[in-house]
Amino acid sequence: MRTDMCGRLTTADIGRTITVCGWVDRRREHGEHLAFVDLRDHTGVLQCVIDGSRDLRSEYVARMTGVVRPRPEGTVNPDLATGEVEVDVASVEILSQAEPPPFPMDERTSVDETIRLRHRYVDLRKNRMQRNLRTRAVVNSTIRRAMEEQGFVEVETPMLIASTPEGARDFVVPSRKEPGSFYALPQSPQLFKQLCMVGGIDRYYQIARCLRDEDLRADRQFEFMQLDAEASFVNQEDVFEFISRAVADVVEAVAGERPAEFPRISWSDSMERFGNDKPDTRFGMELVELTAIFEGTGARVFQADCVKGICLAGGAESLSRNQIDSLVEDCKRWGAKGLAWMRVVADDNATATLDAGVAKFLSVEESAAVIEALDAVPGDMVFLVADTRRLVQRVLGMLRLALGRPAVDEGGLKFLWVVDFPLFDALGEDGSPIPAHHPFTMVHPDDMEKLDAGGEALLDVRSQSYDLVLNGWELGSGSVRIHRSDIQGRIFELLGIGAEEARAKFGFLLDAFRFGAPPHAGFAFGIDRLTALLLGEENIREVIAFPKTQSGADPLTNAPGPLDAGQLEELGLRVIPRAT
RNA sequence: GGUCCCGUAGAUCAGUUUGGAGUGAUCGCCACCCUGUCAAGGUGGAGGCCGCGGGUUCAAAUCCCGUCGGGACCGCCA
Repeated sequence: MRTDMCGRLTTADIGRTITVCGWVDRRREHGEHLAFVDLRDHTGVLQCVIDGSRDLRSEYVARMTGVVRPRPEGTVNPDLATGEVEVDVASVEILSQAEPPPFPMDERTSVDETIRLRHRYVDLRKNRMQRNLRTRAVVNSTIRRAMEEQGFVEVETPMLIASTPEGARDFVVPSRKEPGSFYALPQSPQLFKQLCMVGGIDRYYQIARCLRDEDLRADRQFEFMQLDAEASFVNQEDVFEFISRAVADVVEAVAGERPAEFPRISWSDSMERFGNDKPDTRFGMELVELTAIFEGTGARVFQADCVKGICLAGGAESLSRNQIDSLVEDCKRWGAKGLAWMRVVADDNATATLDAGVAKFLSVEESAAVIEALDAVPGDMVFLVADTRRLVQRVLGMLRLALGRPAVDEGGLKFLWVVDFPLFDALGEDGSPIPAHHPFTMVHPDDMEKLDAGGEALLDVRSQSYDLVLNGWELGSGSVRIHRSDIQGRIFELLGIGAEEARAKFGFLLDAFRFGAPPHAGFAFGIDRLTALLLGEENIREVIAFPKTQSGADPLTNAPGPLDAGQLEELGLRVIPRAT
């Protein structure tokens, strides 16, 4: 049907008779004797010169045959890859007429996203989406190659599975053959990949669709794709090696440059220095420990378990009073009692000192120590929060991001392994700990004895779980799994999960482990997130062909929608009318 | 469950703070003119439940309440 792609024709093709197919991108008509039609396919646009009149309108699909010729002198378009040539069209075939597009096809106008999604098939024709989807395909194929070269075997796991009570909210599918029973869609292939290890697959991977019925965000959709991997007879270091390899291959394939080895940070360091477990290390402004300075202070606001601060370079001038007030409000919303802010100014002796309302409560020594600890100079603004350690970390961590975070496409790619996560998040109401990851996560080898301590001391127990972070986004996480039933039993006991309950919730996995489970460890990372960050997109919807809106709707297909009475009947379902 | 921002022509926006005659602009669309344009140019034209509902008022795109839709975030996402 065609001999060439529009965007590939160059002066080397001059004299050839070619046929191209595509959409009418733009036309410039000069009466009935001459018209320029830019024909577009995914490779680019090509100027076709039509001698005579044809009714070719925007987005008509056409096939054109003609001879490639150089453009007349002075009419070369240097902005166009094909700008040195044009096609002297001999015949035009209109393959499909088209209504005017629902939004401008140029790349300059930023169109409302609902309208883009409602007409996604048109939106996909644009450069941005073409680039994004093609890059995504490169990410997928690069991952497959990297995993297979490392001996991983792709195994597909089921989409219709049993609901397990832990974790995110399940999407659920009613059973027709057994009305009143339901399948769940997988939140991840977690349990199946562990079964693969018991099954001697040795090294499993899958580019897996995961589904979680939780609220959507810029980096979260109901359905998303993960590289899911698990390997037998490996430790944490082995996992880092094979995941780093896959990620580095992807970065090299997309960005052209292979990243350096990913640095590591412990979870507790990350919390102390950045205030969260997914630090954005593209910029500084680290949280600085000030607790010791205020030990025995007279300033009541700083009499707290923990005092930390951050310093915004140049903040004394760059922040207006309104902006500061709004930051204080933000911090209160994040749980702080308040936010102490002080401008750093030069005093009469040209020494840096603090100048603002709160500063007058500080002793000279305290002011000086704060300035030194924060490495502040005149013109800077310092922010201090005093409270419990957890809250100080959280509030200053969020303030740091609000004040300093670069745009998504600035600051390069800063990968980071976060290691030594705690095994437990907190203590529940009944005093039993709540697992931070899932209950099959292996205890850190150095912390085995601490399991016996009980109570608050359990919160210091580390696990062999780890996250991969890129520019402040959690790309993925993994862990070494428990493969010994004695340790697993101990963990269940600690979690307050009785033998019966464990049997009911995870029986099939525990059964499997009785038949010879190899030590194993694994990881999973989000392909949508990685692709978006590599493309400088701040929203994963831009790298998904047919995404859903924040409310979980699809403006294109109008999903979700009601079922008719017959379907409900067959499934044994009755819809409860919405309360009004 | 919560906080904040947005909703005016097919698209992108102005007008809303401080209510006042007929809601404008640009692009696109339609018709005509035009033989070297490339975001072509020219002339003319069509196109609006100002998201929806209620309230205040002599009078509402504008103020108030509610609601729907979109977005960002907190909670949530083992």
